[in-house]
Amino acid sequence: MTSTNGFSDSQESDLLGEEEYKTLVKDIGFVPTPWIQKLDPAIPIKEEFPGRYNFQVSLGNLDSSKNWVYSQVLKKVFINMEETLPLRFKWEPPEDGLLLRTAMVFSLDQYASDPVRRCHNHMAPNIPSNRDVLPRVIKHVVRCTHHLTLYEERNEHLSIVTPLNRPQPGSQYVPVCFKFLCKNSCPSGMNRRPTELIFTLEDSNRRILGRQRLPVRICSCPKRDKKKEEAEVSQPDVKKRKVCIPAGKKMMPSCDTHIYNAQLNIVGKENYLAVLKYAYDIMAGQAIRTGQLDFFKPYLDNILRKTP
Amino acid sequence: MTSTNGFSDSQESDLLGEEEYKTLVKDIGFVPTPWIQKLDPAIPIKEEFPGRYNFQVSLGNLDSSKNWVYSQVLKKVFINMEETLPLRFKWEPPEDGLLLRTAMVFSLDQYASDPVRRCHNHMAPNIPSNRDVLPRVIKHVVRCTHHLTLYEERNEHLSIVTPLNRPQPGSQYVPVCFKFLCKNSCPSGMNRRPTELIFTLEDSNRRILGRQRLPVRICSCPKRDKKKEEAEVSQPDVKKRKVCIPAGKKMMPSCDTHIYNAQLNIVGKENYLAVLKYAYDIMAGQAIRTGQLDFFKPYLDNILRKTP
Amino acid sequence: MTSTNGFSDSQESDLLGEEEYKTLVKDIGFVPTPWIQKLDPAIPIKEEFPGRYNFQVSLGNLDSSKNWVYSQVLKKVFINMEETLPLRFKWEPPEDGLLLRTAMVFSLDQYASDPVRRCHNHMAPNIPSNRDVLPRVIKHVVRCTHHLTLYEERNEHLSIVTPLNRPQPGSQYVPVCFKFLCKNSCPSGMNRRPTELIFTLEDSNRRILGRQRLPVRICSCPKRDKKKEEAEVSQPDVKKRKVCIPAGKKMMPSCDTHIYNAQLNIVGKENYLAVLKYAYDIMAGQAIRTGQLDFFKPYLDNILRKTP
Amino acid sequence: MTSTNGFSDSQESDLLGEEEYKTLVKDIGFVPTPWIQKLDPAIPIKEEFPGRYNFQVSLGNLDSSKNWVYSQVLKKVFINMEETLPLRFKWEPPEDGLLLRTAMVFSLDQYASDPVRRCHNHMAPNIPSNRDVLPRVIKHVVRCTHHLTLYEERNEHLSIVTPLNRPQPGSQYVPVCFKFLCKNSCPSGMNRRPTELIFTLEDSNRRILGRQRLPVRICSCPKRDKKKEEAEVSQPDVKKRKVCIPAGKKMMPSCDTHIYNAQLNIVGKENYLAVLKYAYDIMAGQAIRTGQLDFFKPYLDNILRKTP
DNA sequence: GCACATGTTCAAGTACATGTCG
DNA sequence: CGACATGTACTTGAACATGTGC
Ligand SMILES: [Zn+2]
Ligand SMILES: [Zn+2]
Ligand SMILES: [Zn+2]
Ligand SMILES: [Zn+2]
Repeated sequence: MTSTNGFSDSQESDLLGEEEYKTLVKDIGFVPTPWIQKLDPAIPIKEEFPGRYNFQVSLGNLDSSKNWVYSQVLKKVFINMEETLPLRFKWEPPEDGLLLRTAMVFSLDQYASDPVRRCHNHMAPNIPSNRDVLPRVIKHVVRCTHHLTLYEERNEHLSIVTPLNRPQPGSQYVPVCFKFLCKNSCPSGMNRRPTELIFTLEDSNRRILGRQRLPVRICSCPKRDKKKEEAEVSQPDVKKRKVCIPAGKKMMPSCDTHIYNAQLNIVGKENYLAVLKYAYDIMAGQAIRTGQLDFFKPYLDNILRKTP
Repeated sequence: MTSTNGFSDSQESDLLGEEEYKTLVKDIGFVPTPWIQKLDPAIPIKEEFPGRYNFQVSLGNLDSSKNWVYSQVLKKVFINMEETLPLRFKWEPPEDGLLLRTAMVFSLDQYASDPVRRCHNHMAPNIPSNRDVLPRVIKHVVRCTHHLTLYEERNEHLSIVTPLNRPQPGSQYVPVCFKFLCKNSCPSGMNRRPTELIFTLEDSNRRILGRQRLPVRICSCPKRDKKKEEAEVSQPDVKKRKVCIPAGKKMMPSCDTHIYNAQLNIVGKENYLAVLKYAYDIMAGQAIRTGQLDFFKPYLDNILRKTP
Repeated sequence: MTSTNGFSDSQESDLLGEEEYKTLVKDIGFVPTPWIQKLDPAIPIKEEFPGRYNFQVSLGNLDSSKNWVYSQVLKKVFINMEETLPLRFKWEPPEDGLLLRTAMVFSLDQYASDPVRRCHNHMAPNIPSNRDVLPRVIKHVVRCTHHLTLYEERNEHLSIVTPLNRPQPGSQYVPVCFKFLCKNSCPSGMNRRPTELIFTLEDSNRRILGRQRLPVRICSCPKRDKKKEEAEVSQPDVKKRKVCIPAGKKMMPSCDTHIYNAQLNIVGKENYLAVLKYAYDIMAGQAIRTGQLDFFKPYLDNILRKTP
Repeated sequence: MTSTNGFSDSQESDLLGEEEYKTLVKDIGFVPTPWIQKLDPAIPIKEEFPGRYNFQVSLGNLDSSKNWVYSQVLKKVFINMEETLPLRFKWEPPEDGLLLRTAMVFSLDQYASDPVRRCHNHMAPNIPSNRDVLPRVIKHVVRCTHHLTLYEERNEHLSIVTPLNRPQPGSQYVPVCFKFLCKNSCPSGMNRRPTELIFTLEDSNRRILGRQRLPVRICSCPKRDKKKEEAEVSQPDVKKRKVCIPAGKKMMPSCDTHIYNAQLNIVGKENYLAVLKYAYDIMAGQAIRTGQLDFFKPYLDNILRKTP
C-alpha cells in the first residue's frame, strides 16, 4: 500500500504484544454480541451504538473565531491543526466513574487497520510546539485538553482516555475539548486519507458501553474544504475530472430554478415597464453570473415579448 | 501654536541665514511680477502657473498594487508611507537643462510658514530604514528616486531638486518617482496637518519658470481616507441643515396614474421577491417625489401582502 | 521582534559594560537566595515580597483633578502623561537611610528583557517640557518629584533611586510622587505594551530588602481605558473580534442606518440614470416601510441633485 | 525566522565545534585572498572562479527519460527527487589527485547561513529508500553515485567530497552523477526555498582551487516549474498577484458606451448591496439584449468584486 | 500532461486601540 | 465625555505553489 509520494500509507510496525492482546480480547469480550464484528484486533470497530447509557456526542459552541466548521450535510468537522474542538458528551443516567476513549481512525476501509499517528515532520522533537511534551504523548494526533487524560498505545494504534465526571448541576452534558496535531494531508502521516474520531464510553474495567463516531478533517482551510466536499456530494454524478468549470459566483443563490408567477398592479406605464425591465435584468444578471444563460433565455424572451 | 498633544505644530527653529535669504530673494526676483504675492520668505508660494513652458504634472500608471490612490474629486493623492508615487512632468518645448524643485508644504494657511520635516520617531538613526541614509537627506519627508536629486535646506524649509532631461523619444513627459518618509499623522512631525507638494520648474539659475501643486496625504489606509474625505465634500453638512429641494423635480413623469397589471414568470424565489420589492420601491420613490403618498399607499400595501 | 508599525519593540542597543556588570552582580549577590530567579541581568525580577521590613506601597489621595484612577479589580493605575501619581511607602521598623528603587518594566514576559525608555518624540530636546532637563534624566519614562532622586542606567535598563526618610511624626508612611513622561502607546517607545512599576526597598549598599509591583497604564483617557480593561476581564471568553453578521434578509432592513459610499462605473447614460433612480427608489421604499422618512430625506435629496 | 507553516526555516542547532572551526579556518586560509569574502563560517561562499585549473562544470547528456531539464535562460536545473543528474567536470591540466566538493546552499541571502539538510519525513529510517543507508549519509540532500564519495559535516552544514581522476583517454571531462533526496518544497526541510549546488575543486589538502555554482530545483514537475520560472523572468514587472480580471478587448458597441462614474451615499448595507446588484443586473440585461457581453463583462466583474 | 488537492501568501476589509477635538 | 481621526491587528477570500492521481 504505497502511494506515489513514496510514503507508505501503512504505518504499523510491530505486532501486538501478547499482554496487550489479552487485554484487548478481554475488553471486547464484554461488548454485547451483536456489536462484535471483526475479531481482527488491528481493525478498529466503528459501529455506532448508544448502548444502555444512551451515549451521545454533540458539538460545543462555535465561537466566532471559526477555526473549525461543521458540515450538517456531511456530519463532519473541518478544523485547523492545533485548534480546539469543543465537544459535549452525554450519558444517562449521568453517573460518575466512566471513561471516554477517543481514537482517530481512517475512514476508508482499505486503511482501517493502519494506525493513525503523527507524521515525522510534526513529531520532530526540535520544533517548538513539541517542547515539553512527553514522548508517549508526542506521537498522538489527537490530544485532549483535560489534564487527566491518559495516552495509550495498543499495538501501534493510539487512543486517549479521559475520565468523565457527571455533568455540572443544571447541565445535561460534559464538555471535552480536543486538539489535532497533524493535518490529514501530512505526508508520511495521514497522507491525505480521511479520518474520523471514534468515541467509546467505557466503565472502569474498560468495558465498552457505547460508541459514537465523528468524521474530522484537519486542514489549513476548513471552510473551503467543507464547501468543496459538500459540493461533491450534492453533484455526485459529475465526472471527477471535468474539462471546464463555469464559475458560479455569489451575489445570489444560483441553484433555485423554481418558476414563480408574479401578478402585480402597477401604477403608471413607466413604472410598469420598469418592473418588466427589472425582472428581465435581474434574471439576466443571474444568468451571466451562473453561466446558465441557456436555461434563462426563454424566460427572458418571454418578458421581452410583453414589452411594447 | 501648540496643540493638545504637546507637540508644537511649528517646527522652525532658526532664522533664515543672511546668505540664504539673499539667494532666495534673488530667485524670487526672477519670478514674473504677478506671481510674487508675499515677500515673507518663510511662507512658500503655492500659486499654480504653467508659465511659458506650459509646465504640467500628471499621475503615472497606477499599478495594481494600489499603495496609492488618486481622488478625482479632491485632486488629491492618498498614499502609504515609504511607497512610490509615479508622476509625470511635461514642459514645452522639451529642452534639456531644467530643474524640478519639489517641496512639501502645509495646505492650511495657518501653518503655511511651518517647515515640513520628518518626525523624531522616523528620523531616529537606529531604525533600519535610516541605515545608510545621509544626514542631510534623513530629515526630508519627500525623497525622489532619481539618484542625482539634491536635498536642500533653506531656512529650515526643505526641498529637493531633480535634474530634468527632455523626454525619451516618442514620449511627451518625463517620469519622476517620489517617496514619503513620514505620515501626515506623525506626532512631533506633520501632526495631522494636511499637506501638498509644490513643484517648480526652474532653470539652471534657479529662476522659477512654472509651478504646480498636488495635495498629498500620507497615511496607513489611503483608500479608506480617500473615501471619507470625498464623502465629506459631497455632503458637507448633512446633520446641520438640509437643503430644500423644490418638490417635484423630475426623474420621471409624475402624472400617469393608470393601473397596469403585470404578469410575469420569474425564475427563482429570490428573483421573484426582488421583483416584488422593486415594484414596491419604484412606486414608493415616485410617491415621495410627487408628494402623492396617499394615492400610492394601497398599491404599496398590496404588494407587501404578497411578501412572505 | 518588530511589529507592523515598523518600530522595533526591542529598544536595547548595547551590551552591559563590564563595570556595570560587576556592580550588578555585586548587588544581586546580596539578594536573599530564594529571590534570585534568573541571573540573566536583562530580565528584571518582578516577584513581590514584603521582606523583613514588611515593605508596602499604597495609593495616595485621589485629588479632585482625576488625572488618574485606580482599578480595584485590576490592581492597576491609569494615568495621564505628565501628571502626578501620589504613592505611599511603608516599612517597619521605620528606620532611616533606606532607598527606594523604582523601575518600569514591560508586563508581558515576551518583552520582559526590553528596557523601558522614552520614545524619540518625547525625548526630542527641543520640546518645551525637556527644556532644562538633564540628559541623563531625559530618557527616563518615570520621574520622581523628590529632588534627591538619582537617575540610574544599568545595561540600558533605567531606574531611579529615591532616598527614604522615616515618616513624619504621626504618620505611618512616606509619600512619594511620580510622573510619567511617555504614554504606553508611544510609537518607537513603549509601543502599546503594558507596563508596571517595580519598587524595591534597598539599604545603602543596594541590598534588596523588599519588592512590590504596581501595574500602570499611561494614556490619554484613563477612565475610558480602565472601564474597557475591566470589562475585558469580567468577560474573558467573549470573542475578541466579532464578526459582522449580515442584517436580516427580510424585505425591510429597518435598523441598518450605516452610510455606504457606492462608486460604480456604469456603461451608458441610460443605465447610469437607472442606477441613480433605483438607489433613490429602494431607499424611498425603505423610508416608507420603516416610517423614517425624515432620516432618509437628505440622502434622497442628495441623489436628486445628481440627476440632470 | 519561522514561516507560517510552523517549521523553522533555520535548521542549524549547534555552534561550530572548536575542532571543526580550526579545520575550517585552515581550509579557508589557503583560499587566494581575493576570494575570502566573509569569515563567518556559517555563510558559505558562492563566488564563482575557475581558478588556475580553469575549473568548469557542464551538463551530461539528457537521457530520454527526462527526469530533469535545464533552463538555458535561468542557468538552472529542474529535476525530480531521487533521479540522477549527470554532470561533467573539467580542469586543466587534467592532473590526478584532486577532489570535488559539492554542497547545496540556499540561494537567497537571507537563508545563506542555514544548512541544507533533509526533512524529517525523508530522513525517517523506516522508509524503504533509507534502508541500508549509513546514518552519516542519510541526512544529506545531495548524494553522489561515485562509491568513494565522502559525506562530511562541518558545523551543521553538509557537503560531499568526490575524488577526481583525470578524464578517460580521449575525453575532456570527468562525468559525475548526483541524486537529490528531498524536494525543495519539503516542509521541515528546504521548505520551498530555492537552492543551488556549489562545486569546489580542491587539492588533497583541501585547498580551494576553483569554484562553480549551479542552481537546482528538485520538484515533482520539473518541466512545468521551469516554464513558470522562465515566464517570470521574461515578464519581471508584471504584477505578482492579479486582483482583477484582464479587461476584455473591446469591440465597438453600437449604443451608448460612455462610462459614467456613479458615486452615491446609500443608507444601509442591504440597500447598498441592492444598488450594486441592480447596476450589475441592468448592464447584464443590456449586454444580453445587445449581444455585447464581451464589452460589458469587465464592468460587470468590477461590480462583482465590490460585493462582499 | 492535465485537473485537482491542498498548503501558503497576499491583500482587502473591518474591528479595535487610542489619541485629539469641541 | 462623546464623536471623530487614524494607526494596528485580525479575518477572510482569492490567487498562487506545488504535490498527486489518472
Ligand atoms: Zn503532520
Ligand atoms: Zn514620522
Ligand atoms: Zn513618548
Ligand atoms: Zn524531504
